[in-house]
Amino acid sequence: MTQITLHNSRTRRKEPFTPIDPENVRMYVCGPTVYDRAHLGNARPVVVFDVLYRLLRHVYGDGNVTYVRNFTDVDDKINARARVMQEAGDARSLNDIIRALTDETIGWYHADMDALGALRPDHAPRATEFIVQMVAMIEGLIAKGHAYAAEGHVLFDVRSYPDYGKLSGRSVDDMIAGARVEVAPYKRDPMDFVLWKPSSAEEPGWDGPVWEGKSIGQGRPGWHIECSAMAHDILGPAFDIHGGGIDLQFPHHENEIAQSCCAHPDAGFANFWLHNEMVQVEGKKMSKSLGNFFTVRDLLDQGWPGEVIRFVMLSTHYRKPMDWTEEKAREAMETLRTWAYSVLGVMPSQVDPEFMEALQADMNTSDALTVLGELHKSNDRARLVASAKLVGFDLLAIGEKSWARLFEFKTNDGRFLSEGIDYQPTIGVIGWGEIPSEVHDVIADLVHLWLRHRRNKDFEKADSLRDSAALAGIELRATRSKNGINGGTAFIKNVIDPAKLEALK
RNA sequence: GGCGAGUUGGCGGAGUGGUUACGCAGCGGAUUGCAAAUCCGUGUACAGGAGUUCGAUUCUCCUACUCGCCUCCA
Repeated sequence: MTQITLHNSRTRRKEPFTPIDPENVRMYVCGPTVYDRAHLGNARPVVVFDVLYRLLRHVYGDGNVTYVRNFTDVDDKINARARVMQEAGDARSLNDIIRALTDETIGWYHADMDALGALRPDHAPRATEFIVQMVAMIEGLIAKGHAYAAEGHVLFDVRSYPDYGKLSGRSVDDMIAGARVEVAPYKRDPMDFVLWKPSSAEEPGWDGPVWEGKSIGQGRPGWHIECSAMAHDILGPAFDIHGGGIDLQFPHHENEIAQSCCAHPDAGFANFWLHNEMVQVEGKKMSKSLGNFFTVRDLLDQGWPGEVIRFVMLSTHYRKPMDWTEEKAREAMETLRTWAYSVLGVMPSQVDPEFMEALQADMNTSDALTVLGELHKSNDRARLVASAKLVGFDLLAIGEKSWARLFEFKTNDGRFLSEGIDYQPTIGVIGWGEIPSEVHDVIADLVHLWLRHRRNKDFEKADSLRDSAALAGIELRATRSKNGINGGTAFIKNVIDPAKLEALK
């Protein structure tokens, strides 16, 4: 059996991956807070863990892997946005607005991630649908002496969990020493974090956990408890892989571990912790607070196909920071077009062993894509198709997409006699996507004119026409035949500006 | 201030204790009226210093710089 190796953040080492149960491999990935379109940074873990999901399914069988990714739909940012909508005249109740807002955002998220070729997880739980489980877990923590109530809040007592800080490699004392956080006065320890907080009548609220015989009151869960509760409910107290962005390592994942390990002390929670590095813009992390983000939808609307975005993502190893650049996107688009064109009608065979080797070595997708390039170069098309499919590139389907479909138009350029041979050169117009007949007719005329200049050896006119055509995005190529008569092809590199085309006539 | 990660050729980006991936760009050649396209060829890079070693870009330590987390964050 294929041996996958993964870098485990918990041990800071690459370790051979062995599932607890090979017939039920379980993975939990932290999903988005749904108040806005997903930006490119949000998309990275989706693509990274989609590759892992596909890899696990490939190795252990499609039906033997369970992938959970949550939606955080309880959050102050959501509340804030809902309030803004209300103030702007939305007549619905705040809770109705929140539900509609999160519903809509989840719809966008799915659409955008689908476009990136990410498979949907087996479970996509919403926090609001697991409040009962969260309350139960909090009550369990209270009963075990790991949590306490103060001023309507329930807090986790970090001093009650000696391993707190182990994942992120910090000690509670060090953190307090360097803390820049204002500490709420009701906390026993500055690092204690909220499990439950009170809600005003304006805020969404649920019945809180029971403390000293009665409900602590209307409130809402802290952020971290939802993942602990949902992972436990769906995957059980111990599972294989927990993933997310590196920025979640502390405090989010640290807090999850504390909660889950204290609630279920003998279970162990997640065996492998995987963290992807950040997407950067000009060397800085892309984030909402820095305002240097763009959404997946922005890129799609700009005309970058989802597959291209995915390719750019996978061309950098997941544990390294990645810059999005147009240059990378252009290269990726070119590569995918070339591959897709070369495998038209090719049936997939087996996944290439070298490709597999790259993938199973801590998901070295960059290396894996290089292997795909080698398969393409060596004309091993059936393996190229099969291998590419494993990381989510359906080359046969891509070949059907307008952006990757080669348009070809050919027409006869009349008859010519050369050294007594009757010859009929052709004029071709080729390009990516659909090209309307008005456009290719005009361009075919252009090629005809160009060829006439060349046949007349009027190279000055021919070259000048070639240069101005190039400026309009049309590359004129000559094809030579044995008897010396040139045919010609116009290759349309980009979208043609009709005004520029007109000027060439 | 604490903790963590990183620094590879013009750019992007893997990887390795000894034979220096790969892509793009560039350069040279074939070809071409000239180009384009294609094909062939071509790059002695691993932040700086010290150490370990027969040998280090790869291991250890130090320095510099970059980035991340410590506040919401994928």
